[in-house]
This record gives sequence, structure tokens and C-alpha cells, in this order.
Amino acid sequence: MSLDESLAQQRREKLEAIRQLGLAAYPHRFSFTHSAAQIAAQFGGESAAALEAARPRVKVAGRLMALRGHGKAGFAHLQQDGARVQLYVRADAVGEAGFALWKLLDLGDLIGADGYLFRTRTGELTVHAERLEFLAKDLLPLPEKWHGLQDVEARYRQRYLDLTVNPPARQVFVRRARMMETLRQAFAARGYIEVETPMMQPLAGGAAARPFVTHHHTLDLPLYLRIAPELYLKRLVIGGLDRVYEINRNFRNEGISTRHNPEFTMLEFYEAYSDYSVLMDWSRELLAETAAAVTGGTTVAYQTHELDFSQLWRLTLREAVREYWPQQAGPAPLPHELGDPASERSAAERYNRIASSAEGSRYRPVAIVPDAAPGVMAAALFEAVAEEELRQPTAIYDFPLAVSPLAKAKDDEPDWVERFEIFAGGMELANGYSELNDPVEQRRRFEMQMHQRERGDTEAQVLDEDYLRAMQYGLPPTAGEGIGMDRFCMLLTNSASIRDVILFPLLRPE
RNA sequence: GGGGCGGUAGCUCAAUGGUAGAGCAUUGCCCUUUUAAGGCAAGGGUUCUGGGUUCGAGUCCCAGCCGCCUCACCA
Repeated sequence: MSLDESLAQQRREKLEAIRQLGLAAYPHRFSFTHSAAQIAAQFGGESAAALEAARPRVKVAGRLMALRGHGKAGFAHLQQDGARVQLYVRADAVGEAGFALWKLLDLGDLIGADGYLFRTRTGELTVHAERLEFLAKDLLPLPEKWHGLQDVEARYRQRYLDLTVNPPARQVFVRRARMMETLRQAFAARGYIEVETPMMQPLAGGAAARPFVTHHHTLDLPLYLRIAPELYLKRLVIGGLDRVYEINRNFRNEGISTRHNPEFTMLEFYEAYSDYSVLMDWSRELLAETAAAVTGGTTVAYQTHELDFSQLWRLTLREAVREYWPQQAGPAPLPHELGDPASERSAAERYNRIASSAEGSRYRPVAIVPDAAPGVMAAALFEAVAEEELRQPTAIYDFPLAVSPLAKAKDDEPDWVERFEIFAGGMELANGYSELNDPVEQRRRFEMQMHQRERGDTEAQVLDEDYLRAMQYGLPPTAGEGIGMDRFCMLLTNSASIRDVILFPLLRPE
């Protein structure tokens, strides 16, 4: 028998002994008068003398997280919903049967207690138990009480243990919930309604990514898990739902990293009669408001930096390339050279020469695409030189049309679109644009994508006839944006890995 | 997929190629205001798996599995 088994065996025997006391092994309910948090909030300021005079009665419940026996008495800490309260148990107060139960309790067991509040000599607010109620047995030993559960894989696989013994892990998910709540309130206040669109789609559109494929038997239909809700949300705007948002999962069949999980949560929203500059302005407010609600302020410590969400810095993509251009690669490309295929390409070649050399080791080379459309190399250079430098919340705007098949072109620059991405902490956090609403132009864009697909780009977008039909009924001028909830949560909880903000991240099965 | 690091008791971690240890947890005894309670004693190991080198392998070598980091990929 393994040690694990023998420990479990001991505990099963104790559970049987508890049954022998005439108690239910798995009782149905316990009505507490105060949660552990409420006790601290309500009585935390009361003096020992005041408590002794009043002896406030409480019924509490929770998991035993510490046990300190003292002969015919003992102390315990009960943990309930993230808060703790101390319990003082003495034989003459709980009676013979109660003390027999006390002796059969293990760390991790769930119990209730009935008694009155007092302060111990050391001043800790404590429940003086007069009755104990057994609620459920922990048959397997909890991780160590002081260091908690450190093994990263175990923390993800057995998140319930992580949440039980590592308070910071719990804090992350409490903050995540607060983030969602704040965002929903902000959208409601702006007149948005929350909607749900298909997770299973006959065409995986709205983004450039490899999808997961599944199959519906009755319809004998191949289906894709969505990579984005975009095209459905815009159908809703066509239908007169002028302000819609959705918070839900997207699925992308791609790599796993500290910033990528195959399923991740996206907030995506559209507002009619608006454009990308309106959304950039509102994004700053939305991020600042959420950061303040979650962390208490708009300045957020993230890894080695302090992020200031009260500001949203702005640079065009072309300015960003020039701003972060490595000196060793010679003069930065001029604004008019970005967007000119030949000039871009020669800039990229110049950059690649230093990227592969020793002094440019921080830089990685970009793929030189022959016959690239205008702006393609500019976008690649932006990602290579600027993206990870963008620590403070920054909107990069005006993207190449060639990499933005669903965005509306700028009036004065036909090769560039009204699109922005927000970066913070060196990560892409959001992506928004003025929506392309000309069905003829949209068809042309889809066809450009199909052309790329034929040339081997498996992530080029697919032509969606049904979406084009919808657009022919008239999509008002509209702006839309997506914000990565997991990454935003990483920033707000100072988490280095996306797995720390997803309760059950994808792992290889044991 | 490449590179680096790691996998030892339920948990957190030690251990020059020479008898696998500690703390917590567990078990027994003592202890009625402790709080990482304390004291005395005890039990608990396929050192990730499989080969190899060696008189002898947790330790060295090879292969594999798993994880983390990183690069690539991923707008």
C-alpha cells in the first residue's frame, strides 16, 4: 500500500469512527450565522472586554486548515470562502461526544461550530465552541501548510488544491471576476446589450488562425470552433442591435505559450455610427476604470514595470517602426517608404542583416515575402522591433490594408486602414477598427485572402457568402474592438503566464 | 520542433559515485489561551521510466516520458 493509500485508509477509518458516534458521515446542510469574513468585518474592532461582556453567538463553517491540540483542549483555524477564523475547543465546553469528534478530525475536514466570540490572550478573535458539527471528510492529505502547493503542474491539474492552500491563486480569480463585472457594468452604462453568438460555426471567420474542427452527426456537417465572433456580431448590428458585446471563448488550434492558451476569453464589441478614434478614446477610459476597480488604482505593477492605465499613448504603426528602429540597422525607413513594397523590402533586408548578427541578438529576423502587398513588410517590422518594447498602454494605429481584411480604408491613404491595436506589458491586448461596410469592397478583400490561401497561407480568411449577403442589406458605419480578457487579467494580477489566470488551462492528459 | 533547467516521502526541499535525510503532515504518549504551538517516541521511499558504465548510481552516460523557461510558430 502506498503512503498516500495508507493515509487515506487512516482517514476512512476515522470517518467510520465518526459514524460510530452516531453522526452522519455526509450530512446535508449547515446554516451558519456568519461567514468567516463577516466575523472579521463585524467583530474585528471589538475589544476583549466588550466581547466578554456580550459573548456574541455565532455559527460558523469551513475547512480545517490548522489544528493545535492541547490535551483536553485545542485550537483550529477554519477557512471559509478565502477567509479564516480561529476556533477554540475545550472538552468541558463541547462535552464528551463533541470532544470525541474533535479527536477524530483531520486537517482538511469540513466542520461547523456553534459558540461565542472572545479574544485569546494573544488578542486573536476566536470562536469559543460549544458544539461541533461534522460536515465532510477530507480523505487525502492537503499540501504543506506553510509553503502551500508549489509544483506548477499540480497547481493547474488540481486547481482546487491551489485555491485552497495558495491565497494568491484565489486572489487572481477573485480579481478576474471583478474585472468581468466592471466591464459588464461599463457596457451596460454605455447602452450595450450582451449577446451570445455561435461557438460552432460552418466557417471559421473573423480572424486569421487555424481552427479546431468537429462534426455534427445529424446534419452530417463539419463545424469549426470559432476563432472569433466578429462576423456574427456585425450581422447583429445590421439587424439593428446597435451596441452589442460578447464575452466568450475563442478557440485557436495553435501553439501554447505563456501568452497563448488554445481556448481563451475574448471581449468583443461593436457600436454603430462610430469609428476607430471613438473606440480608442473609450478604450482608455474602459481600461483605466477597470484597472481602478480591480486593483484600487490606475497604476499597476506588472513584472518589472509600473503600468499607468490612466494614459493611452498613441503612435501610428509607421511612427512606431521609426521610433524603435535599431540604430545598428542604419537610418530608420522614412514614413513614405513604409507602404512602398520595394522600399519596405530593402528596409527589412537591412534590418535582417543586423538581426542575425551578434549585436542585434535582441532582434529576430523577419520573413521576407516576395511580391508582398504594400505594408506587409511594415507590419512585420513593427512586430519585430516595437511590440515587446510597448510596456505602457499604447494604441498603435493605422495598419496596412493587406493585413486587415475586415477594416475600412483611410480616406486619404487607400493602402492603410482605420485600425488600432493596444499593447501593454509587451503584449497585444486589444484590436479594433472602423468596420468595412462596403459589400463590394469586402468581397474584393475576401478574394485577396482566398488568393493568399491558395498560395499556402492556411491562416488567410475564408470567403463568407452569407456574411456578404447580410452586408448588402446595409451595415451602418460601425466600429468594433476585441480585448483579450486573459491577458488583461494577467496585467491586473501581475501574472507572468496566461495559465495563472485560466482556472483549468489545457494540459496534456496524465 | 530547437536550446536550457528540472522530476527524491502526501507536501516543501537536502544528499563529493559509498548505509537516501530534514521540516511540515501522519501514528502513539504528555499538555485547557495556542497560532509555522511545544515535548518525547515511531512509521513512511519503484529517487519519473528503461538501458548502460562501475565493486558500488539519486548522483555519470544513452534513450524515452512529463513539466517549466526560452526561441521558432501563433497578427
